[in-house]
Amino acid sequence: MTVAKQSVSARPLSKQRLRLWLRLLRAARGIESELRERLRKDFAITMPQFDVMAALARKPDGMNMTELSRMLMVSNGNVTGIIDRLAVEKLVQRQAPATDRRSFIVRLTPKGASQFAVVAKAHENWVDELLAGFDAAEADHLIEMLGGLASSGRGETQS
Amino acid sequence: MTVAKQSVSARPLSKQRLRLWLRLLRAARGIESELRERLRKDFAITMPQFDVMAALARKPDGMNMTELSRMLMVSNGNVTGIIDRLAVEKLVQRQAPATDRRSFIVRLTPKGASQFAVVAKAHENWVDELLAGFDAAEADHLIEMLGGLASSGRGETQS
DNA sequence: CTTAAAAATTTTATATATGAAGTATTTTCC
DNA sequence: GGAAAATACTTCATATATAAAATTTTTAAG
Repeated sequence: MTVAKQSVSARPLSKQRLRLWLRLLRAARGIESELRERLRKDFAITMPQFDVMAALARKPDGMNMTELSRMLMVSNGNVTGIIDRLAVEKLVQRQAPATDRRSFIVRLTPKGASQFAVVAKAHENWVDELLAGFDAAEADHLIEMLGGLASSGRGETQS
Repeated sequence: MTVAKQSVSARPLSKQRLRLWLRLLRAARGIESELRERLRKDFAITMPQFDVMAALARKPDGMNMTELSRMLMVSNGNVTGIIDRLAVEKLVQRQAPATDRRSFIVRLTPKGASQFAVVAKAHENWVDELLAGFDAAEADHLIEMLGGLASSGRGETQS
């Protein structure tokens, strides 16, 4: 019947963390939905498609489906559909590596690369606008605080 | 042709904000996917369904579909499907208010309310665990920093 | 009161998303 | 070298999601 260590305002720590989680989720969803809407209206592209192109833009030599799904933290089957649709638009292409007939190397087409460059620039400007409330110091601070959370399992250290 | 004000390390501010956005998104998605998996495994419920029940738990008198969709920041049609599935499980019920035959009042059933209480407790513990890296001061700090972002348009000030 | 506009939902088409099952190909191991 | 395990993908069933169209009911205007 001993009361666990909880001094002063210690009791509601779990409530406070819950509030933090709700804030984090709300912030991310708000920004995400704004970005998604702009991508759709201005470039007729979805955010998952943009995310895939962004991942591929970092790897000129391409990646296979598994690497893509791990980097984007989405399921294997999900990537199949997104790549399928990007391939129809000739923005990405699948290439068979002679060594392993199970996998594909996916990469941006020239059309995909040049189109991505344009969209990425607009995207960066939008983010800059939506996060205008943060100066360099605050951004650094937040980035560091959020750093520990990201990888809840295997972590892709990208840059 | 004058160069805009950008001293010292000012140039990459937009890049820094982009990094912040990627961190924020990655953190939110990581936690979200962990919570979603636990909700599914332990309680056979989806996160959108949990979110709807959480919203309804705050309003014993119920809400109509439009209020729900605004509070959850999701589309109108989306809520229809989630409520449909919760109704099949007898966790929520639609009630016709005599005054306006266009709308419904949705509320938790007794079964839904008691089940939600159990799930919500587990959910709070999970969040407490996943955000264990933040003490009270850091949580407060982060909550405040994120506060300005949330509402990118109309804002629901809930609590 | 009747038509037009507004409001609340649902329906539809399309795109994600997940987990699980299925298929094809490589690797491992004896 | 041949069966068993591991890999790499795709397919399937189900549940979100959104935007746009359609439906029903209320409200507003004249």
